[in-house]
Amino acid sequence: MSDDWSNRLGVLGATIRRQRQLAQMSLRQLAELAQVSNPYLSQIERGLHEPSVRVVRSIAKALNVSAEELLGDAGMLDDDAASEPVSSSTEDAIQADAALTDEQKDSLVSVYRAYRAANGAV
Amino acid sequence: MSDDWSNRLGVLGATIRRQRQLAQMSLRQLAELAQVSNPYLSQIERGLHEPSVRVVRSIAKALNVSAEELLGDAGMLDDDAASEPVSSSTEDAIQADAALTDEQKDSLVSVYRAYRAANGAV
DNA sequence: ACCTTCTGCTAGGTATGCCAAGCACAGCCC
DNA sequence: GGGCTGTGCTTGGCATACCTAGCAGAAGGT
Repeated sequence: MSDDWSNRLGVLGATIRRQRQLAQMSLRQLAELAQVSNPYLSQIERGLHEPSVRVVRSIAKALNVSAEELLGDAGMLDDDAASEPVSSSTEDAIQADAALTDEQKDSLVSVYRAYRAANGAV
Repeated sequence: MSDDWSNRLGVLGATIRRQRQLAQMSLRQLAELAQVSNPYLSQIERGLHEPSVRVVRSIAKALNVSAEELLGDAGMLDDDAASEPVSSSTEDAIQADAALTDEQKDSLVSVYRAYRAANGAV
């Protein structure tokens, strides 16, 4: 494949957007908190641009998560090289978790699947 | 504390240069390995520019260190921290999942915890 | 002497990160 | 109906990441 980087950009953006909505923030609210323009944040969330580490850091701070987590989330920190296709007991565990709402379960599962896809899903 | 970001840029560059010299590489050698132009690498090492995460990642790979380490050493990742170790069957399943990298496991777990936190007391 | 081959750095252009201003739609109140 | 106020997205421009081409000096070979 020509570019799996855009894939990671998509994951990063989706993660940010998910975290923002989880925090019940509007795009503009987060933008102001992170000291980033709202149009640019919009583009970042849609994976159209690659934010600088300074911006990622700022957004992470506004979301009360670590920049490490956001970047690691999108597979941008380490070059992943593990691939043992296994049936997912992880998804089962998520579904069975009483501490999560159904919405959150779906979200977690989709993130989980995005990770496996980003790993070069086989 | 006018601009401590440029300070971190300097640290990042110095770290890269030190690692390069430690690996007995010339600037051009590392540049080719990391697939960036040698003039730009020179400027990065002197802290004149902020490289994108893609470039940092590429350089880190060429130096056989993790991008996390490069950015972390420059203080570009951490700003807040500390999370209480909690265990659950969902977390156990994630940790045991061979389809995920360690970083992704951490990310998923932290998302999971964020969800639980967002749920307040469940 | 000259020529080659290293080292790192400078100069100028192209691509892209990032922002201010504004658009389009939805919901609510008068 | 018209006029708010909220949502996210588009447009055009300035700033900067990143490139190619080339410079200046040191070390070695002929």
